[in-house]
This record gives sequence, C-alpha cells and structure tokens, in this order.
Amino acid sequence: MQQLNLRLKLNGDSSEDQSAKQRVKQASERRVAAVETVEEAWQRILSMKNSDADQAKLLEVKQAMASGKVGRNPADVKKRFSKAEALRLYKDLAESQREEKLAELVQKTPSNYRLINTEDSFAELLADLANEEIIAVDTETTGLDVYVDVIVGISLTLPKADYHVYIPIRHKEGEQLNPDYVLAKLKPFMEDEGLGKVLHNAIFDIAMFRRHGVGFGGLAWDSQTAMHLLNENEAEKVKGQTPGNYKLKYLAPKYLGVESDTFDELFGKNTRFDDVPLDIALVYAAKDTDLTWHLYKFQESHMRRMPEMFKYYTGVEVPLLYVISDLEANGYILDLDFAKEYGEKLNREAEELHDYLLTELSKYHDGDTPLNLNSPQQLKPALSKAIGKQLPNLDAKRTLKPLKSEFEIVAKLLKYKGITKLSGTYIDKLPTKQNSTTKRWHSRFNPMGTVTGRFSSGKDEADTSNQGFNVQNQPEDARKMFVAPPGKVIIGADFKAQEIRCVAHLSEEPALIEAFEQQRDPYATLAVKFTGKPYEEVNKNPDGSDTKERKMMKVAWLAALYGTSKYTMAEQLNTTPDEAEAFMKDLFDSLPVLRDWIKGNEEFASKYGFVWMDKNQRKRRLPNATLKAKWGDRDTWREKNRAMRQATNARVQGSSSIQTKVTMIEAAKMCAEKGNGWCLWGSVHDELLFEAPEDFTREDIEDVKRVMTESYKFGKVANGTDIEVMKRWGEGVTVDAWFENKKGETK
DNA sequence: ATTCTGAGCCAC
DNA sequence: AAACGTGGCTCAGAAT
Repeated sequence: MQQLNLRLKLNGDSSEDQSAKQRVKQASERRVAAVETVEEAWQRILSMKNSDADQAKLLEVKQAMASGKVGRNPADVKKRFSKAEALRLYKDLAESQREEKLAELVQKTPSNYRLINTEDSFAELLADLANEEIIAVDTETTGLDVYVDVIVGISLTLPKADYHVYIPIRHKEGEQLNPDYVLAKLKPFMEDEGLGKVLHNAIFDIAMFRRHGVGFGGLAWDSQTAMHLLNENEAEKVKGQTPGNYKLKYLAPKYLGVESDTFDELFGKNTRFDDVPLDIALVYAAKDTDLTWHLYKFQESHMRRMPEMFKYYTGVEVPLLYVISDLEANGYILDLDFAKEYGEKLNREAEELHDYLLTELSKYHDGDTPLNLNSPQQLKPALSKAIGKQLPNLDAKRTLKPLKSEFEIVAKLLKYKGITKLSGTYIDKLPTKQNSTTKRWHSRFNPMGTVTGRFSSGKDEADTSNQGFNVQNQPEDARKMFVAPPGKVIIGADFKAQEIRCVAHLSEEPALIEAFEQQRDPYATLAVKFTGKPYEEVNKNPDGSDTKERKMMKVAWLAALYGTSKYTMAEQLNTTPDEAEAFMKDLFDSLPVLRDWIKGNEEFASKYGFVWMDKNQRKRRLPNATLKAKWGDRDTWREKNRAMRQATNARVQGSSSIQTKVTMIEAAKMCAEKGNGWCLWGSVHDELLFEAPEDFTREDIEDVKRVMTESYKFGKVANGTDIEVMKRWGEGVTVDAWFENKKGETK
C-alpha cells in the first residue's frame, strides 16, 4: 500500500512533486547502494526487461566476473553496479577475448600453413604449383568494390604438395614481395585452363584478378554456388530460428565440423585486411582456402550421387560464372542528360500534386508534425476521413484504383505515387550510382539469388558502396536511360512464351503441344478448345486487341501456374469466386493431362518433400509439402498449401531458368567467335540482351536466332524468339524495320 | 547513429 | 479453408 502511494506521488507533475520525486529517488539510490551487494545487483539487472542479446551479454559478464576474467573499474566501485556498467564490461571482455583468440590462433597455426614473403619460398611455391592438377584460390582485398578495391594478399591450397599458403603483397607492415612481381608470376597459373581451381564466391575473385590484369581459367568448382544447389533453403527464414547463410565461415562449422571465426569476430567491423599483422593474416587467410578445399570435397561427394545435377553444375553453373563476370564488368551507360531532363519534369509534376494533396488532406491529419504523404501510417486515416470511407490499406492496385473515378483526390494520389516511385527509385537514383573507376554503371547478376534457379540482380550482400541496382525490375520509363555505347546497338531476344512451352514439355498436354506444333498462339488455342469457337474469332479482335476469351485464358493460365485462389481469380475476371472456381474446373476438365500433371507434382512433393526441374538437373526442396494439414491448424494448412502451389511453379520457373542459363553460355560463345564488339549486355529471366556493332548483318541475327532456339530444347516442343534492335533500351524496332530504315538512310 | 521490419511497388 | 510464384529497392518508423 505504501508503495502504491509513493508511485502515485511520483507520477504527479507539479514542480513541487518533481523535486520531491528527485529527493526520494536519490535517497532510495543511496540506500540501495549502501546495502546492495553485487550479487543482489545482478539479480536486479537480470530480472529487468532486457533484450535477448543484452541478456546473453549480461550472463557472460556475470560468469566472467565470477571467474575473475573481468573486474569493475576502480572508479566505478563506489557507485551502484548498473546494467550500463555491466554492458561496458562486456566490451572489455570481448576485446580481451578477441586478443586472446588471435594469440591462440597464431600459436596454433597448422604446420602446413606457409607465409610466402621471400624469393625462396615463392620460388618453391611456383615449382610446386607446376605439379598440381587442381588448387583452391582466394584473395584478400581492401574492400568489396571490385572496380575500386585492390588485392592485398592471395591464398592458395596445394592438395598434392599438401600445404596452404598466404602471399601478402600489400599489407601495411611486414616483409613482403613486390605486388606486380607476384601477380606476374602467378598470372600463367591463374590463366591456365589445365590447372583446376576451386573458390568460394568465384565471381568476386575473378573480377579482382581481372582488375589487376590477370585473367582466369580452369574454374572447376565454386563452393558457394554449389551449396545453393545442394540446399537452396540454407538461408530460409523460419519463425523462431536464426536464418543461415552461404558464407564460408558459416558453412564450414555446419558441414565440416570445423570451428571458424568470422572476420568481424576476429578483427572488428572497421579493420581492413592490409592492417592485419602477417602472422595473423596467414592463419586466417590460409584457412580460407583450406576450408574451401574441404568443403569442395564434401560437396562433390554428395553431388556425385545425383549425376544429372553434377553434370548440370559443372557443365552449366560453373562456366556460367565466367559469363556473368564479363557481363558485370562490361556494365551500362546511362544518358545523364535524358535522366536530368526527365527527372526535372517528374519532380515538377510531383511537386504540384504534393501541394494539392497536402492542402486537401492536412485538415484530416492530427499530429504535431505535418502530414507525410510517403507514410502509409499517416496517410491511411487522413485519406479515409477525406473520402468518408475506411480504407483497409493504401494498396494502389487493389484499394485505390477502384476509387479513382469516384474521388478526384484518389486519382491525384495514384498519380503522385507513380511519379515519386519512378523518380525516387529509378530516374533520380540511378545516375548517382556511376562507378568512379570505370565511369559505367555496374549491377550484380547472382546466378543463385533465387531458390528456383532464376537470377537475382542488385547489389552485393555485403556491399556498402550503395552503387548496386536491380537491372531486372527497371520499369519501361526507366529503361530509356540505358543507351548503347557509341557505334553500337542493343539487340534484345526473348524466349517466346518460355514458361508455357516449358509446361507443354513437362506436362505433355496435347492441346499445348499441338498449339506450338501449329505455331499458334497458345492462349487462343486454349480458348478454341474451351469455347469451341474458331481460332480467328478468339485470337484477336478486328482492331488487333485481345479478345475476352484470350484474356480469360491468360488469366486462367497464370492461375494454374501460380496457384491463384478462386477469390483472387474472381477479382481478376471480374466475377464471383464460385463462378471463377467453376470456370477453372471446366477449363481443367478440358485439359485433363495438364490437370493430372499438376496433381502429380503435388503428390510427388507431398511424398518426397521436393520436386525436380527438367531432366533432374536441379531440385526444389519443399519440406512443408510433407505436412499433413489438420483441421483448425491454420499455420500448417497455409504452409502445406503454399508448398503445393510452389511445387508446380518451381518446376516451371526453374526449368525455364535452366534454358536461359544454358543459352547464355552459348550466346557468350557466339559473341566471342564474332568478336568486333559483340558481348552480352544483360538477361531478364526470359530474354537475353546483346551489345553489337551497329553494322551488324542479317546473318548475325540468324546466329542470334539459332542460339536462342537451339541451345536448350524442351523436348519436342519448339522454341521461339522475338528479336528487336535498339539504341535506347525499351525503344526497340524489329529487325526488318532496322534494315528498312538503314536502306533509307544510305539512299 | 545504426540496423531491422513492414508496406508498397517495380520486373518477369 | 483468404489472398499468386520468384526477386530487390525505398521509405517510414521502430528497435537497438
């Protein structure tokens, strides 16, 4: 009861109460300090509301204090032992542990780790390298920007000679060989196709060697991409679990049972590797190739048990890394004048809309700060009041668009959102990402960025330069910033209806097979089968637009592929869920082979917990597919059904991505044969883009067509491609139009 | 001051 | 028995 009274007083806010509050607090602190033992303080601190991370740190400090590893700072002893002090002690503890750890590592340096920093030891290494068939390679660098940073040392593992080396070349302290000399001597080995090489994240090191004028050959294995193929779920986010990753330092303990500290753990976040003393650098860096080598042996033995996957990995994914390396290094050119002018136009429009919206909506906004239109949290209640309708969210497509014609303000908001997205993410942003060294724009193409095998594109995971960007989601309007280099064109070639052809092949549905045999539009063909109307009538309207039958088939098609629910389908077809369901049932009844194929995918996944991509080259593991959905267990039900949808989708997406990757390799070969400035410019899932001299010929186009349609066949289903030519991305013309235009110019 | 998460939206 | 598969980026706002 006394406590309650005290609290009531403390909560008062008159100045008298304030000073009373302070006096009471000070008195109580004096009392606690006088009587509280450190043990009691611990009880108090540990029972506070601490984050999990803090609690763990606190417990560690408590233990360290008990064993005498850390003690209180004499200056603090008079004060009450606080949580803040305990956390300060944690820092001291971590620092001393780090030093201890480093000393221990150096002391326990394996006898077959060699620091190469003399003429003699380097000569011996070169002689031994000549006897190796396959080695492991890694570089240590000043940072992660492969166009700006430099190599500070090189690690090699020589399996036959049975030792691991670190060759420091640019550390700030310690005896080292001349960097140019070392690189010149290593160059023939690095470029030797006959000397196999194993790396972890090879794209990075290949780019680093390239930067120093050293080519790369003989790539045999990349333990990072191989791991993705062996377990694409390693980094999956599961509730209540910390997700894994594909870093060597994570994989080695997990799969090799070897203890391994990360760079940050050992050296802290802001240490550059050229600051690391050589004895420590040796044990850290040589361990990298040591671990990479062992991870390779482990992975190889596993993958060999899946021969088709092994063949695919070594035959496609590994050589693809060279292709990506060239593609990324080539980079892009942006038309900065265009971007500036366009950006200014967008910003003017946005400003006008912003003024209007703020004027109209501010009166419905409560709060001390002005309404922020970019904050859904603030905008939702304000807009709801303005239009007199409670909005569930501000989803442009679902929520706002239907209200667009009824409310002027919603229409303006949609326009505003569209413009600010375009300028904020693309038109104004991309120009700031020019690389200082190459003066070009470089993106990343991660061949294992997705669980199905598609590429992802963007910035490097650990890259802090903020210069990365996603090439694969550039909207139509932003693509216009990308231009061909002077004297060149961009040639775009897509896989016509890639995923549908893929399904035709995998399912062997006769209606689809037949459509492609007759070179007919697949959606129209489905519409014929379903409606009984003639092809011409359902394919295109007289004005060239889509017929409603064809549109419906397209929606239904995607629904089958993606597992759309009847509710979403109803929205898309503008009908009721029941009708949508009935329509899908009728449709699938008319395509029984396709229906059974989808069912088969689901049954396979339910039984085995994974599905195969085309020709068993790759797996998509879906452990949740084996769940038994129980009544009332919503989470299980949701996960199970998600896995069922993924089963079919992954097979289609993954098999299609195999086609794209195989074709990229053949396309790169074609470019190399042609020379004369031909190279790959990009890839966006179902299309490849080339850079070519603007005096390319019709024969060149025939070669592109051949590469696109013949590099990877979906069984007996023919491939198709549409090719266009452009000086500016997205402003393409047909090949015929290009040559017609040229004829006109020369006349 | 830095890092994380969710909403939202771009691509195929 | 409600929400379409694969990604990445930006911004706001919260957590640390």
